[in-house]
Amino acid sequence: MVKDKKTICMNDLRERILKLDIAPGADLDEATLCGEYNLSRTPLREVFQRLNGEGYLTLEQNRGAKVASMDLQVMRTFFQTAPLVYATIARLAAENRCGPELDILKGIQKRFLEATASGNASQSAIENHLFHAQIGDMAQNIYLLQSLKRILIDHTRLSQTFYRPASPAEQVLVLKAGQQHDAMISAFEAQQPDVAVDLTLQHWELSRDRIEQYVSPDPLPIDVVSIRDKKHAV
Amino acid sequence: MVKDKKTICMNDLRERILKLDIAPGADLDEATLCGEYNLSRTPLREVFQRLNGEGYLTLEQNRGAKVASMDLQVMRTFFQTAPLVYATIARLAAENRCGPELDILKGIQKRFLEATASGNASQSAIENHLFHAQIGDMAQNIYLLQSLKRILIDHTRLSQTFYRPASPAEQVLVLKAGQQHDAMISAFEAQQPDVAVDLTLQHWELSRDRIEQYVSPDPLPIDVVSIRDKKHAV
DNA sequence: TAAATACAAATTGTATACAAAGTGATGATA
DNA sequence: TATCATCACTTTGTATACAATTTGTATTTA
Repeated sequence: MVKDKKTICMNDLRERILKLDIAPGADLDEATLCGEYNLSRTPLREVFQRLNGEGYLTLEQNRGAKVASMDLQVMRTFFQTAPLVYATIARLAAENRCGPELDILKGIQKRFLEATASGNASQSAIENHLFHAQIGDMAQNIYLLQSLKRILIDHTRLSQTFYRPASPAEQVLVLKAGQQHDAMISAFEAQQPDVAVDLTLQHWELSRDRIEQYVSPDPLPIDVVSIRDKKHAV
Repeated sequence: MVKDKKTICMNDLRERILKLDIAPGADLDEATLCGEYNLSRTPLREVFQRLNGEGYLTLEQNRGAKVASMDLQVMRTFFQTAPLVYATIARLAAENRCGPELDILKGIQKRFLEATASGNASQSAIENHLFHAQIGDMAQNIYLLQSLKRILIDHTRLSQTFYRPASPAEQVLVLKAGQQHDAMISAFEAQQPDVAVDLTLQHWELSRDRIEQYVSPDPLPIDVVSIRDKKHAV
């Protein structure tokens, strides 16, 4: 569909960052990427500037591009800020949505359900990202859109495990997320801001619980015997 | 102080845009600016990319850089969104501010008062911009900071007339704004989030009333006689 | 005359050569 | 041996030439 090398490069880098294919904090080598995308340095550096503006990368004088990091301070801020932004955007989307935008949202949701059904974890995360970015566009608010997009980057990176459920109980959560999407679409279509906000907050809780589980997982079983054995060795 | 040509160019363009020295929607000529700032096209285009990321400019394929426009839709969104963002940022700033940041804020406020006292209107607007941007930094929230910075661009452009008071009554408003800044600093210093939010909302109301007055000024006096005369002429 | 086309000029995008800054290894000196 | 200085090498930044695209104008054609 899109043939422009620069656009392809930008989209691909975004995806690789969102999928944690390139780790937070990793630095990007100009020469290597020039080769990979068959671009010269000038347009590649332009891509870096753009992705920096979007919050995917950070740039430092004479020190190349780094993938945006996700330290503890940032994570704390993330959990603190996300519900406010998501809820406000949802309210505005319900109030301001117009027909064509809603159809695009439905198309994304269709692909999202296909991805989850087929067990394609990283694609599910990407489609989920697109779903919420589309709600952002529907809100028609250029100011909050800035924050939303930045939040979505970290949210998608954090939720990589969400779509890789380890147990049947976790599989249920993914299904529920899909159902919540459908309910949100209905609320937008019927222009019910309060319902949209309510559903959005429920959706957030679901995601948050799962992410916290990932960030702070159940502790590993402590094998006292082998630890004692190690002490005796050497 | 700063010698880097690229940084100088970026700061200067920002200022020219904020001061409405370059009008919203105006397009920037690469060749001309290269001459003005003694830069070649590559670094200048890099500056464009950066300012695009910050919301000062918009870029279109094969069509150069334009100053971000301020149409009616955007203005509506601005008035709708600004209080939420300002209030939230103020709360966070009161909670998270640390010493050195507060000192910087005091320094900016000092320069702001000097600018208003000396009647330097555009410099007052710039210092006011820096004041609120500094509060944004104090809030320690990279997500909301994105929205705040974008809002501040439009707020500063809209408030250009604020610091050019036409009557003694309007002069009082400028003084009051300065006093509100001082009160806000105290609230941040004492880490009183609720007080900070309250003061911020009052500060917003003051500014909003003045801007609305500018956007929708008193109608011109209707000179019925001369209109009638024109009818009779020709 | 109005519309369409072709051509010229200006503007924007890309590749690449060169300059500057940072990085690391080697060896000299205390 | 530890520290510092120097030099080569790698990476990043800038200038500029060339390619592609858009825009305006003049000419042709119906």
